[in-house]
Amino acid sequence: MDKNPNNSQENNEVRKGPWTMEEDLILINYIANHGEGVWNSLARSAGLKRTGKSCRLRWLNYLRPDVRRGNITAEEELLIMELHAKWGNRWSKIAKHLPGRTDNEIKNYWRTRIQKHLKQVESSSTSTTTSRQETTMSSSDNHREQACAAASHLSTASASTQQPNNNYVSNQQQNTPYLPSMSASSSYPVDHHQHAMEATSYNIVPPHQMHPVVTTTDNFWVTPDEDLWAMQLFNAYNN
DNA sequence: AAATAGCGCAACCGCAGAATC
DNA sequence: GGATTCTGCGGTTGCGCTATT
Repeated sequence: MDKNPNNSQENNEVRKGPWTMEEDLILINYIANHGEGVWNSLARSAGLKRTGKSCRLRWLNYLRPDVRRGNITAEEELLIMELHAKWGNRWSKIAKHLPGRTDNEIKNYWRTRIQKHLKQVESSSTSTTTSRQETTMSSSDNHREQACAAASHLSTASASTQQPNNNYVSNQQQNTPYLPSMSASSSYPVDHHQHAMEATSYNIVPPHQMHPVVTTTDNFWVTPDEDLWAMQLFNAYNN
């Protein structure tokens, strides 16, 4: 529900759906120059036909330079499960304990990976679980129990067969600070896809760690489009 | 080679609480 | 003190991709 009349007013020309490269650049540039906050007016001032909410979400979950990409590590995984056992679905609270990870990312990770494993564990353990155990265990104990079970399940799985879906973000496996990937996971029109998949990484570093590395074969931009995009972003951060 | 099932992710939605007018 | 606006959160959806049939 957006009771905000401004929003409904904006809705006449508000854009939805995937963000374009141009929109990203505008947002990044604007925030680089003016800082973040007051998202509705930011969206207007920057000339973006997006709601403030949309801008905020895009920035926080994707464009922010300190967002960490790449696979959730085993340590992070355990931490997530531990914190979830403690707090439940308080994703933003959990995310605060995982630097660079967003609540959205953790939430997605939980739903797509951990929950799946929990179900597997649950179904395999229901046959052995006694009703007495079920009745005496508190819900948080139960959470914890499940989390531990899933943790061991996951760690063995990841050691052997678990192949996180790298199809989208092969360039994000290094846990380096990053900028939006041009891979298919990004929102941009996807005829970039093939070469984006081949370009394993660009390694642009946010302002607070400004040591751009574009030296190895892993760190080149394959197409002029990508090159331009990355350089523009880089310039935006430098401003 | 085509169809489709399943998966992961980005983005949207609705809501509630905080901040501001 | 009430109305309005903004912000942040959690749940959900839709799209693009790979794997499988």
